[in-house]
Amino acid sequence: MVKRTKSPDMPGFIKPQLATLRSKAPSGDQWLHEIKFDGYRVQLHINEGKAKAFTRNGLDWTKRFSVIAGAFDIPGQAIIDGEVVVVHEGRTNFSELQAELARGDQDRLLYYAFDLLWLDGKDLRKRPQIERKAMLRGLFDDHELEPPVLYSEHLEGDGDELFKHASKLNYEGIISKKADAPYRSDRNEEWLKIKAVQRGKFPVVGFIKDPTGVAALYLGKQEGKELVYMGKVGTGWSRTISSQIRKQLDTVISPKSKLTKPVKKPKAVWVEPKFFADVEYRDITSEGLLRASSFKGLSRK
DNA sequence: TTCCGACAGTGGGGTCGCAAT
DNA sequence: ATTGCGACCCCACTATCGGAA
Repeated sequence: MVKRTKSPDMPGFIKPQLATLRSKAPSGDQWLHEIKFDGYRVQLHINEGKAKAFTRNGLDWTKRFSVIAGAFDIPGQAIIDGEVVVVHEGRTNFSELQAELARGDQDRLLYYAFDLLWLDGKDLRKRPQIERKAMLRGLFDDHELEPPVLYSEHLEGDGDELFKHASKLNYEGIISKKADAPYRSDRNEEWLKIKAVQRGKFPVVGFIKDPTGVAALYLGKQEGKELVYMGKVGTGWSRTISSQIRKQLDTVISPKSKLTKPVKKPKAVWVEPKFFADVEYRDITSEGLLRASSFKGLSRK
């Protein structure tokens, strides 16, 4: 019998490091820049060819990601941090990922590995970022790992230029990481996310009341003669602004929805589309609604 | 004393499963 | 049969509170 020396102290789920949102990429040569992926954060634990997949909050989702886990059929131990994604039209697409999982398929899933926290009995978390990535790359090379698992490349150099380039390619943004920093299980300044946001003005077609004013605004969009539903926005204002919005909208209340194709919304108070909400958002879902929207201002036409 | 960061709470788009209507 | 709710995933943001400065 081959006696395998399993290191007894391989840790369980490690709380993932999170990035802080920044509007501008850092400059200087002490940063590495990676593409920002839009998918599910997944930590893989590999122990003698058996891999487990944990979600951001430490739930075991190995079954859902069995194809990814199965791709790490390698000896020894490793804890890898990365993201499960689906690539659609040249970029990672969250809606497509959800659709894939809803179908119970895994064919289109890819795993971008971007960090290595543990390797063969050794805790790498105190090692510099750049070393951990080098070791991760080494792991990929040594075992000739191939899609659906991929190594997330990084670039050094001017972050801002890279971000502009990424935006042009319609990417979600970039993550900039301090080259000499250790891995920390919290949100900190050593990982920065700079995201490409979209912005637009949408007619307000209704709202949901709450004690301070509005809980959310229903938004539409004029498409030719049609006023189509675009989803809601429910954040971005303070209590004072919330009550100001409410005062404005109370002046244009309408008995029924002005949307061309009405949507059933029991809590909605409908209004004439006289006001426009300036909104930042990240994406439009497959249902045609705004994703990750936030309110920036209200204007009258 | 003032300031700031972590955290809880609220809001969004999704999926799923289950219970109440 | 439909709807609502909670638990997950993704997210943006405000308000609060306690400790650091």
